[in-house]
Amino acid sequence: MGHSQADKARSRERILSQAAEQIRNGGLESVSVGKLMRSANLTHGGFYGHFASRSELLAHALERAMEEGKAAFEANRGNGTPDYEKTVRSYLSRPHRESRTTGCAIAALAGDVARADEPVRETMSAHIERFIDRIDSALCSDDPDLAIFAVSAMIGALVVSRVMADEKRSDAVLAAAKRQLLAMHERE
Amino acid sequence: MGHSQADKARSRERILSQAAEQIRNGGLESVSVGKLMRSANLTHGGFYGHFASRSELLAHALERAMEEGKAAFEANRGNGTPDYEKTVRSYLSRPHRESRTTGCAIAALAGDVARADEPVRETMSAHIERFIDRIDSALCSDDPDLAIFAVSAMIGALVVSRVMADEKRSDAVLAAAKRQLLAMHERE
DNA sequence: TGTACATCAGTGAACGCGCGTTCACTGATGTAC
DNA sequence: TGTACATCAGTGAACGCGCGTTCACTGATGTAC
Repeated sequence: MGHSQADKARSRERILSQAAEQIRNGGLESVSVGKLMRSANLTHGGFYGHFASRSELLAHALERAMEEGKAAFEANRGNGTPDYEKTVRSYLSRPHRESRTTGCAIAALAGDVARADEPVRETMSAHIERFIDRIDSALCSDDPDLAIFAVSAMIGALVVSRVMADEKRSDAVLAAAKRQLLAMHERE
Repeated sequence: MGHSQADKARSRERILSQAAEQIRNGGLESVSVGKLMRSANLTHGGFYGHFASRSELLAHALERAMEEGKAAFEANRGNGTPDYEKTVRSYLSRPHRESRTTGCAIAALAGDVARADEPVRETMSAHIERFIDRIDSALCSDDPDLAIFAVSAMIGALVVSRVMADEKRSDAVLAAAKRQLLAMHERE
């Protein structure tokens, strides 16, 4: 095993990216220090060399998870400017519904965060605002409500589609939201 | 303390309604047998006279929480027929945002349920479908997508508004969704 | 460049705690006569 | 209606377990000379 400073940075990175995945998969409370360290090929005792407490780790993991979601969003822009239609289509796609672990952290964790204390809610709020801003500039509309509404509806439709036990109905939720949100854009 | 059969029914009722509240407040995993029984003025040992296991209790509590949400919804109809405008306004109201513990269980728990196994997802799916059906008949539209979309957007907006740390922005989310969903109805 | 030593990343035993579940028990309830 | 007894709702001690956190230790790293 390595003990260099570079190794420590790599270890921290492994712990953090595992945690970011795990919270999206099982919720904020699903991460345990022991299991997390094992999944990063370390023993539990070393955890406190990287983070002061489990709760500090969770804050960093949430931030990380949301950064990754943002990165996925940014892959959906044609040369610099965000593209509304592309974003809606990919956000409300079946692959995104299926990839809870690597997809948008807002959709995966909004329910958990709504119950958390203010600092945690602020972290996610900032990311939601950023999402809204991007949609707003993609929409090129005078009405700022449209972006707020589109973001809320996308998140809601994705969450609902992940609950639906019947795959056809789950598809119908994604399709209905996609159609309405694209129509909304065309009406502008 | 009472030990009659009527007392037992009352105890079960107390346990269940406490559990239904607690899961909406803290998520499915937040309920512990010991704390739950204490909040129902009983000791932990008696729990297993009412439910076979914690997980069986959770299934019943989820069902109960959703029934209560449905009851709140049904208070919003003018003499028999559901009223779209009234429903949207009360679903996306500040009081509803503030009352996570007694409000719509779909919004409170969709994120948790999305991670649960199929039987649990089926329970919530059925309630979502019922919600969609009611909105559909309230809308009097030929397009079934509208009800699916309206329900997804209402749930999404409520969840997002509960995350937003800044109250004005949280209000803005509710207001934007309200305005768009009511405009959608008028266009019909 | 080579040696001596301080640093510190990671290990694994140990801690106190709350969890879900079991079980022997208590005493009020409700029934059979 | 009154008594004797079986039932069973609720109690609380005990169980094994995994949790977050601490700490004495190990041995590779990196630095001072």
